[in-house]
Amino acid sequence: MAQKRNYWLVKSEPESYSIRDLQKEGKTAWTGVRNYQARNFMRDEMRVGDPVLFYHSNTATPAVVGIGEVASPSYPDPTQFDSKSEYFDPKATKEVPRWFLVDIRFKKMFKKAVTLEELKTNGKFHDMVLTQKGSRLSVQPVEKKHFERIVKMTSA
DNA sequence: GCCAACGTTGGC
DNA sequence: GCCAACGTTGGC
Repeated sequence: MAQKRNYWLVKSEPESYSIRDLQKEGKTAWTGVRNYQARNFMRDEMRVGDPVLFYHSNTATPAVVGIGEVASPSYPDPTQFDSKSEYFDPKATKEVPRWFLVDIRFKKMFKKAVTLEELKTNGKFHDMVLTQKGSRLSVQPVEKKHFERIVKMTSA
């Protein structure tokens, strides 16, 4: 019995990694997540093929800018073992890794981004994790209805 | 650049 | 186990 497909949203600061970077690369390891809740979603709940909204944070107009998909099962984030990486974690070992990630594959860039402001203004998204005050979870689950509504808004 | 909200650390 | 202090996120 196939498990129910989950939908996700990942945040990235476009100055460090934008949807264009992902488009160019095609696929990337989602390194550097150092929040346990976010890690748990990647490690335990993401499945290959799950659709992912790509969100630009900490920028002039924060917005959902495109779509990707989960492209690998979870595995240990290699940057935690790299003492030269800014994501190095001295408490992590290869035997007992602390941080896990998945690969994310590029699917499409929206012609028109869906801004955070639009999502906050539109009452249909009031129960989305993203629109909650103080919400800073960088990997978060998204309801199917929200995912589909956002996609619809870009082609309207 | 400011700062509120949040998560983590560490002393006790 | 509590909680103050600290560091980070991310909207504005």
